[in-house]
Amino acid sequence: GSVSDMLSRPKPWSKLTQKGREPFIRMQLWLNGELGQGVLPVQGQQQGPVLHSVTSLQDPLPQGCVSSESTPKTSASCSPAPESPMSSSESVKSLTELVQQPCPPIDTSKDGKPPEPSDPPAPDSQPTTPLPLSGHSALSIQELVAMSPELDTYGITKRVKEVLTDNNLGQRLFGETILGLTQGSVSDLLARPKPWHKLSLKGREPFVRMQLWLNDPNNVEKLMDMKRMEKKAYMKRRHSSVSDSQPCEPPSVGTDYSQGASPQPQHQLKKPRVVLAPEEKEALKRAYQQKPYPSPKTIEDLATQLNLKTSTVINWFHNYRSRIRRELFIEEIQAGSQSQAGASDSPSARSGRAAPSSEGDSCDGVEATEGPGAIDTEEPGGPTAAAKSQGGPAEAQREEAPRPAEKAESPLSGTPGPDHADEDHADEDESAPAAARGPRGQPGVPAKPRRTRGGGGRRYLSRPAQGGPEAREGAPRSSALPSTSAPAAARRPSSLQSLFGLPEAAGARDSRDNPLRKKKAANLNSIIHRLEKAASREEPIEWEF
DNA sequence: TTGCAGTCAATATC
DNA sequence: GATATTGACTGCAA
Repeated sequence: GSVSDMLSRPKPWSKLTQKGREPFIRMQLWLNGELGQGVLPVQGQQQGPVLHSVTSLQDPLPQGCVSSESTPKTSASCSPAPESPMSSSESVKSLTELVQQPCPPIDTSKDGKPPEPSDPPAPDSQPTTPLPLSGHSALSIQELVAMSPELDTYGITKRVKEVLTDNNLGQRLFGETILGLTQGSVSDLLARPKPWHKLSLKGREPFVRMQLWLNDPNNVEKLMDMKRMEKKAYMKRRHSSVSDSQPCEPPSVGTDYSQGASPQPQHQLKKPRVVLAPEEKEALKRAYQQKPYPSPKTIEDLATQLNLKTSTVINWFHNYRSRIRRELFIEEIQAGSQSQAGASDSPSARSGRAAPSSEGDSCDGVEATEGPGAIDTEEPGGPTAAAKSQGGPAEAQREEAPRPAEKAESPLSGTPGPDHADEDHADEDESAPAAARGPRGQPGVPAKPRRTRGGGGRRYLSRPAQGGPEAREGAPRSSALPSTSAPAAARRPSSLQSLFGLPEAAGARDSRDNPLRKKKAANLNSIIHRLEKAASREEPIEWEF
């Protein structure tokens, strides 16, 4: 009966008591394959097979915060280190606590017990994550990400770059060992970090990992070790050239698996990489300036004219849009940090707010933040908003700004008038930011270039949306908004602070220090509240803000 | 179906 | 050899 009830009407995580969370943790563990096959002891029972599996989490969970990050692929050891055994209920309980407050453990692992460079390399690593994180470790990192306060992505990457450079550590090594990403991704990430708000849960993961890594006093040392081991392994391989089918080398630090076995078969099937000629790129950029969101027909035409596959053209547009967007984030961040070093906003927050402006156009003048007003006026205001925000020329020019080549072509883009406004969804999508700006237009809450009202929590699949309706309706990811996203962070600022080694959570700082923000946040909250109320009553909404 | 986020991996560049 | 760029792919949400 309880199961049925729980499965059909699960409560949101935030509404659950510690005890109430247990079943969900068990389920998660079960899904992760962490629980044994045995019969689970019913609540209250003291012993049972599960206990062990659960117990084993006791350590990794907290420790994973740091250790799993810093030593993912290394150690050759394989077993999940059966940590201190304890009674089943105890273990479950402690696990719950750990999930709830990951901080203390972190501290432990930080100072006292350095995450054992050789802790469970999780040979059983998940297929989904490149990182050899065992189920629970992965769980913990996800938990951490979910609970993480707003991080200054720009600052983090800056520091990481410094550390790597200073210590002559490569991106590849860092990426593969610490982040579980390839060199290209790392490079991209370090060079063009997105503002926190713009990141999905998954996208935040690398930043949390970086932050944790930065907090680890032995970070460089470990990476150096790794480097040495890699070198050793390489030399070894070189010497023992022939046979040698990869013994248990120091857990193949990255390189191995990429060069490992399975050599040829795929080679023949490999598609040659398409490399667009400069003229082709130019043509595409010109097309982009006229129609950032070309219709299928336009794409088709372009493909024909340029003698490219339509998929290539489509991909190009996708990539170009998103990359341009990111460049703008960076520009804004840099501009912002230069213009006002001591501002109350964190760089990421700033950029987050600025981003939409770049996409949409003038929206920035609005401070995108007049959220309240935008929240409903935009929605219906489709036509005008669309025409305005699509702001073909403005957008194109702004976006192209960083690219001199395009700038020269702006004249071209100056004529998009006729079709850019009506074309396909171009208008929708570009207007969306304006609309979305309402709810997201919160301080530090960038609008997404689509109508994703309250899409904020959409990626938080593994857990019920936090904090009821607001979390979904309001500005989803902004921790600047006390009642919306980052609720956990808000609830446990101090612990998270220590966890992330932050003097103070950027988000918290924002909302605390900036009265304007507070005011706006409060305003928005009240609007959301009223909207919800009205919605539930189905009465006409007719107020002004 | 479309657009996006995130990523990989081939290739270019330093 | 390390890093940067970029076409393509996957998974997700609307």
